[in-house]
Amino acid sequence: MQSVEFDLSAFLPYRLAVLSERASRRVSVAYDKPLGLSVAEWRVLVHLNRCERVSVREIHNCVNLEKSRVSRAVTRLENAGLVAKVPGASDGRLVEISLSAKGVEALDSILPEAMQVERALLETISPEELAMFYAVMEKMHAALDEDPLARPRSAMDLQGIDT
Amino acid sequence: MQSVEFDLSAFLPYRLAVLSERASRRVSVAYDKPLGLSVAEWRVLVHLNRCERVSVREIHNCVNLEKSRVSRAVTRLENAGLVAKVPGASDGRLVEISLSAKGVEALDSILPEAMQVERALLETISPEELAMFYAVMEKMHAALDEDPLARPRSAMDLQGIDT
DNA sequence: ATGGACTCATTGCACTTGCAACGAATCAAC
DNA sequence: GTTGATTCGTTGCAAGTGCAATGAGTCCAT
Repeated sequence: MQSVEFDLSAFLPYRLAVLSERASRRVSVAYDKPLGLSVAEWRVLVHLNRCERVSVREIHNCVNLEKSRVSRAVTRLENAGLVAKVPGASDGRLVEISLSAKGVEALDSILPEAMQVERALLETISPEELAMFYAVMEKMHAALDEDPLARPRSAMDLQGIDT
Repeated sequence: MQSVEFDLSAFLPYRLAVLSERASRRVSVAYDKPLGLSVAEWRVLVHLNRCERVSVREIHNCVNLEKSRVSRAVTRLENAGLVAKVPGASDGRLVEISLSAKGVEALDSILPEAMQVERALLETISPEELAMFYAVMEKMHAALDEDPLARPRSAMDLQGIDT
């Protein structure tokens, strides 16, 4: 007697996890293999490429990483010389984090392959399909927004929906 | 001078990761809060619900978990009394893992909420949209299948595409 | 200016994870 | 039957992670 019919391989959250992990893993080849970077370090680097001089909290809010994870990622990046970290000028609690020259160089060596991976993923997908895909993703996020037991979305990810 | 224009929040692998993690986290409330289970343990339990008497390798192939992760998850589940583990009858290397009565009971207490979370995610999404969504996901998987640097897909996840 | 509430970043701790290495069991070839 | 290659599950180890607690800095009301 089977209690409840339930197929993991058809379970939406599981499907998302499988695809996401596979895609992330493939991207990580671009930054882990050559530079030994982790996902957290990769996200921090990329964010710094857009916003010079940010705090830990700021990064935490923008790239979906626990603040302690950001803190340690920044420390590792600093030790690797890819990032500079100075006490905040106006506010002594903040830390101003910025890319070093070496960090910019590292990013430049990484980004092409990362973008290439994304291009490969999207190769057979039409713009309409992709728009639809993102629309559905957004609906799922919206459903989670309604759920008090779900984690709130971070600031940056909400920014996408400015319609 | 900005080296390369790159927006993390628009980067497909990142987007997938954010949604996936949020969804998974919400589901985990259903099994972590009441029973203290991890994602690995959850997946093992669910798989056992379908296939009685499986080996570690079998689970590893079906639910996208490193075999050491499966091994440890099974150990923990055994200690919790949710799972029975006996040496393989025909092949001495294998381990036959099966749900205990307590394990079935635990699953029954968990599954309704998990399914409810999925239902909530899909509430505003039409069947056509969902079919399209899964089709796009499948295209992304197919792209990764072509990439020698990507991890191969596990057996069970390929099974879905039997059209 | 002083005290208390708040915010920021870091750290201690227990736990999980991935990978490689390992030992045991099986299989195939001779 | 014995040897060598293979498969299976587990484990050692180094590293990463989440969460709560900490300590330092800031802001505001008094």
